[in-house]
Amino acid sequence: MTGTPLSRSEAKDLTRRRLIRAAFAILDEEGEAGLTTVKVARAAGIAQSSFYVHFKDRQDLLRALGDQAGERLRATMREARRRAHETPDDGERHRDTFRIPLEAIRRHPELFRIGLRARHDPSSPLQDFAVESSAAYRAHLAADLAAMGFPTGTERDRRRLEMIADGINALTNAMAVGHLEGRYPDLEEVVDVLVAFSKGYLWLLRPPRRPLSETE
Amino acid sequence: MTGTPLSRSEAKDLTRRRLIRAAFAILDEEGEAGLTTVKVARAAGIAQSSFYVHFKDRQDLLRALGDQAGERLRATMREARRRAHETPDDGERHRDTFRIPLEAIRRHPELFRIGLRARHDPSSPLQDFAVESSAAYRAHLAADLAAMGFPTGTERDRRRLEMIADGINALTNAMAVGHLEGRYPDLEEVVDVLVAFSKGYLWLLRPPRRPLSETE
DNA sequence: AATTTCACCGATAGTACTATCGGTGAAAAA
DNA sequence: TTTTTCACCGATAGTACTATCGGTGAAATT
Repeated sequence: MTGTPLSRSEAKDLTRRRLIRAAFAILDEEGEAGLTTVKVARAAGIAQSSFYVHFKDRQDLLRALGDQAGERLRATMREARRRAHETPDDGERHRDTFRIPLEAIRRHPELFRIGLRARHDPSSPLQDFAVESSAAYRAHLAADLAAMGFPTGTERDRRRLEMIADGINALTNAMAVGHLEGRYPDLEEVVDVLVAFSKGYLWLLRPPRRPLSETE
Repeated sequence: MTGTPLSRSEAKDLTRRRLIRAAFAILDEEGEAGLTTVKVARAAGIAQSSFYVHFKDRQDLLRALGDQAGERLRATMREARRRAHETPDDGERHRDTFRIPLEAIRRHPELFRIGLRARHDPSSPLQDFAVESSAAYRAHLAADLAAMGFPTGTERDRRRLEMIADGINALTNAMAVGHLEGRYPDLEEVVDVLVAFSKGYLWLLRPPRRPLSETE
């Protein structure tokens, strides 16, 4: 029943991980307002004052949460790139573009919800992290689109690309929220809709009607 | 310099409106966590204890804020319907579908930001209001799409319609955020992108290729 | 075996906020 | 004019949380 006897540092590390896990759960269920040292410590099974053995203060915990969330996010993006590279370049790869982020969100819904919330909350110490993450994701998508042949010559071109990337991100998030709330149970239906929307911006890619002969 | 001498009830009403205005500003700038009776009262120029002359408790203030936000939202939707009805049914009407909500958001950015934030915050007393509002808007868009000829026969058809409506809403919100953050200064460029995305789902509308002669 | 380290504990000082209470003066009612 | 009403005030009790402190025992070190 009782496992291996743990060394002191192992036990401390375990407690720290329990605290972080508890903090994520509370943040997800009750929001920023519910995240107190009292609740986190109790959920992790230690005294409130012992919280300070592991974190300098409340802010320090938030920083650790941001770090961990960032690490998972980066791992997810690496994984997505890897899988996209493996998929054959037919219709299925295009669907994968949407399916992979959705599956990543489903794997860590609490991280997704926390990020979504922090993104627009000026009182959240995680806001900077969320804003940077979404900007990074936007840039990542915009680069992919540029690689597909979207024009990036003018400032206006680049802005439009960023808007499209922003839109794809927003669409994906909205569908993910609907899926997590149970409104869209079937992920393949979700991917169908995202593919439908994508036909719109892909239309911008089609060969220019004017073969660059006019004066301007 | 000093205006008309106010009657007692007029003065009280003015103070109440000052409190609500201050509450919206604080909510927008500092988030839910910053909204305390101390700050609201000070911003409105009265003593903290006098807050309770106007509101039963903190919760009561939030309720009042939700009521007022709901009223403005409904007014905006009525206005949008009216204007859409007036616009000639050419390409411009289609652009108006996107332009009108964007302009409404620009008119009350603080309400928009507060709603966006509350939508995913379980600790926010405004969450219910935000969730209901977005569901109402989704239904409103879905009805418009059905009127345009999208199929609604099967459960799956209706779910797809809701997903598209959800997507349009998410796109509009994301573009509005970018505009308010200064990334997309030109609203016409924003409308261009929304129109591009819309070509995608409108493609689903096109006449069925099979004229219903086959066995199935 | 003797000593040191340290993760955890209970107690508590300090801080910020909510909500109530009795008092006050000017507006409103009599 | 006299009386009543009430929006606002300062003071304060009560609550919830943050962060610190000295103490304890078992693990780790010597």
